Amino acid sequence: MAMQPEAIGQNLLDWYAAHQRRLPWRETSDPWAIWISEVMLQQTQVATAIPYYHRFMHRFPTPRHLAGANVQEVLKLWEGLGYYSRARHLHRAAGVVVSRYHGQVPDDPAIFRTLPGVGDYIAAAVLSIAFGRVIAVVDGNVKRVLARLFELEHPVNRSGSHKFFQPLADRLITPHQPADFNQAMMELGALVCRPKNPDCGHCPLFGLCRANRNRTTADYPRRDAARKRPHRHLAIGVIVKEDKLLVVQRPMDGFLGGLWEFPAIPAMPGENADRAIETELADEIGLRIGMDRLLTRIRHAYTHFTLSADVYLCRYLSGRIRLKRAQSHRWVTFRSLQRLPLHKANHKFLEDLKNVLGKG
DNA sequence: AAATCGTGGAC
DNA sequence: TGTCCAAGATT
Repeated sequence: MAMQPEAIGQNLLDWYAAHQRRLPWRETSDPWAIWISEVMLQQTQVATAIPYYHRFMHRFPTPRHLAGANVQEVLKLWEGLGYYSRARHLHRAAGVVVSRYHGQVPDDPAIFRTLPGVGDYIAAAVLSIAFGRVIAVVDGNVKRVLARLFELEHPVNRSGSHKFFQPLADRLITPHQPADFNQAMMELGALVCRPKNPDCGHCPLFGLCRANRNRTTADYPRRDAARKRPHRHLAIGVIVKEDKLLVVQRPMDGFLGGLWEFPAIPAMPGENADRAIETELADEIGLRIGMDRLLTRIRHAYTHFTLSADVYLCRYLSGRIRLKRAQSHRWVTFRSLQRLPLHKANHKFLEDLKNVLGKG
C-alpha cells in the first residue's frame, strides 16, 4: 500500500491549523476536562455534548469533586445524554483516581487504561491530547477516513476490524504533534470526509486518496448489514395517591441503570388494559391499584429495539410496596419529579401528565 | 466476537 | 416513515 505518511501528516496538520473548530475542551490542557469531554463525545455529536460538558465541569471541576458526589446527582447531570454506564463508570473512576493516585489523572497508558469506562479510544485521546503521548486514536471518523484513503475492505462496524485500523493509524501519526494529528483526523472526518456528501473538493488529502481518485468514496467505508430491530410494547402506570405519584428506580446495572421511571410491565398492544394493570403491574410493585383511563401513547427508538407504550392513569387502593425488579421507590409530587433522573421515554408524557394533574 | 447500551441529528 | 451513525466500552 502506497502510504506516504509524511505527506498525509503534513497536509492534515496544515489543514487543521487553518480549519479547526473552536470547542470548549480545546481551550484547556487539563486532563480531567479532556477526559470528561471524550467520555461525553462517545457515540454523541459535538453539539449535543457541549451544554452537558459545561454543566458537568462547573459542578465537578476535579476528580475529587466527582468522587465526593452521589451517583444520583451524577446521573441527573447526565440525564438525556444516554449510555448511562458512562456516568457510572466515570464516577467510579474518579474514586480510584482520588484513592490511589492522589486525585491526579494518571499519565501512564498502562494505568489509565485500567480505569472503568476507559477503552482504547479514551486512553489514546486523553493521553495524547493532555500529555502528548504518541498514541493514535481510532474512532468512527478515523476509520472512515482511512477506509476511503486506502480503499480498505474491513467493515468498520465489525469488532475484529479494530486490530487492522489501530496499527495503520499508529503508523501515520506524527510523533512531534500527536494531539493535533489525532484531533485533525477526527475533525477531517467530521467536517470534510463526512459519511454522506463528503466535501472532497476541500480535502487536504485530495490527491492522496484512492477512493477519490477512483470515484468510490460512496462505497467506503464498508459496513456489515445491520440486523432488524425488534419491537417491544409496555403498559406504564402512573399511580396516584392523593397528591403523590409512585416512581421506581431501575437496578444500577444494565439498561438505563439507576434511572427513575413510572412502573411498567411488558404487554401486548391489544391486551385488556384493566386486567394487565390491575394484576401484573400491581404484582410488580406489590400494591392493589385501579386503572382509571388511558393517558397517552408514546413511541421511542432505542439502538437495539423500538418501543411503544400505553400510559395509564391509576389510583392507589391498598397495600405496602414490594418491588420485584426495581431497587427502590418514592412517592413524589409532580414538581419534585424534576429532581430525579428520568429517561427519555418517561419525559415524553410528562407534559400530558402535567395537564391532567393541573385540571384536578 | 457479536450483543448490548440512549438519544438526537441528518437525510 | 426508516436508516444510518455520532470523538466506544464492556461482556
